[in-house]
Amino acid sequence: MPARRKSATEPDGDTERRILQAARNVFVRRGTAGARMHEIAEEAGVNQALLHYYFRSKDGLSAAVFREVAGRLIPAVLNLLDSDEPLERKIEAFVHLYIDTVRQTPFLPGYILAELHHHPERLPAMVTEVAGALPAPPAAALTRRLDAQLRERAAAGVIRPISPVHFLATVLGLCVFPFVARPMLIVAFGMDDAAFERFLDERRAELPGFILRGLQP
Amino acid sequence: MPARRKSATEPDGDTERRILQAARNVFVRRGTAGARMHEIAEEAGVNQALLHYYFRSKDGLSAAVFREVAGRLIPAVLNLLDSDEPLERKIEAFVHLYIDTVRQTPFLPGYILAELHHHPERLPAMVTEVAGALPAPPAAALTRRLDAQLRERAAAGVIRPISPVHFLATVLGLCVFPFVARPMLIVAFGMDDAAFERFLDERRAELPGFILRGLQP
DNA sequence: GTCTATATTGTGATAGAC
DNA sequence: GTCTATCACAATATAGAC
Repeated sequence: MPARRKSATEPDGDTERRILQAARNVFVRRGTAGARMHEIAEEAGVNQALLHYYFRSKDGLSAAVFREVAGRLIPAVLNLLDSDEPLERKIEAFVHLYIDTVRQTPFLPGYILAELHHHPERLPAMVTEVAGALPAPPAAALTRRLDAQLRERAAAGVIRPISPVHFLATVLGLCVFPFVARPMLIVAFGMDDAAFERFLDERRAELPGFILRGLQP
Repeated sequence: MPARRKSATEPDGDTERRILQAARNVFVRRGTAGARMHEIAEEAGVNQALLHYYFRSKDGLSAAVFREVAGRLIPAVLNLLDSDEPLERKIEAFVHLYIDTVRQTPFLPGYILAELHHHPERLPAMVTEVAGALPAPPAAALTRRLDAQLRERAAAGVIRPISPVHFLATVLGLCVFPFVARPMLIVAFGMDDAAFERFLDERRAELPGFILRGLQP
């Protein structure tokens, strides 16, 4: 067996990973500015100094968390949207996968959007990580296949002409809104967690058809 | 003429209002947790102590800003959605008014949604301010007319049956997304401000038709 | 690598002169 | 009402023992 150091409190734990995970939880629920290093250390079960040992500063930790979180979600979204799947099935697959994935961590989209508001410079690094180095407007290359697909379907008269940006704003907007507006919906419509889950199920079932009808000529 | 005190730097200014406005700007762009009392005072052209004189604490100021900001937008949204306007015109009017209003302060929706995430308890006060005291789930009363309208149109076979919550999530989601995702869209698609404005114009023109088609049976 | 202790700065808030 | 000066403490960050 390999000689491996063991933590006092957690025998086998990969400390760096535990810190990163705790940081993700705290950053996502408190927001980057509202998060406290103290709370992260506590949740990770380590001392606060260790956070600096591994990540140097709060800003470094925050960047690492954003990389980890956005590095999962953004590529998944882009790859699915730009796949070769036929448009109709692609829309349904996207809605289902997005809602099913995000409902497990419902505050993630809000965190990512807020983070991009305060640190827009962190996005390019994310996107190039998906597709390697790219010319200036990265999304043009990232939605190449989607673009061709939309043109083809429009030429065939099955849908109205629509650009990838608008398509993305429509599909993503419809999927994302329930999550970013979750507190509002819960309070305003008196939902509990179960009611919100049912609401998500209904959206999941209705959205693909709604989108397809909306795209019709 | 009434005897009125004058500030040293700004002859006629209503100080409290200047502070509130500066606070709104700073809170909206930095987020509540990231905002600094120092920066607000500077932007208002007054001393930091004055903020406490008028609003007691950062939390008090933050609550006042949220009341002021959400107190404009939320009632406008709800009243328009629940008006007696025929459904088709209502949808178009809503999309146009929402985009035209919010484009002047594009970060407002993000601020409101983030604020509701961290202080959901502040919403009920907002809603009751619109419609007076209400029984437990406020939105039920606030969308009474919309509800009736959707049922009537569904019974007539013009649209599919849809609940007010889903209707709101659809319409509002489509309108709101360009604003909350603005940084992402700008960076990912290499837009400048003018391109984003054109994008909004296109959305404004396309969304009403898209929604109506999507609602069809 | 992990801890305790401490330095250093940031930040909300108050006291008191004018 | 508005300012200057200052307090008190919270929060990030570092030093150094183990």
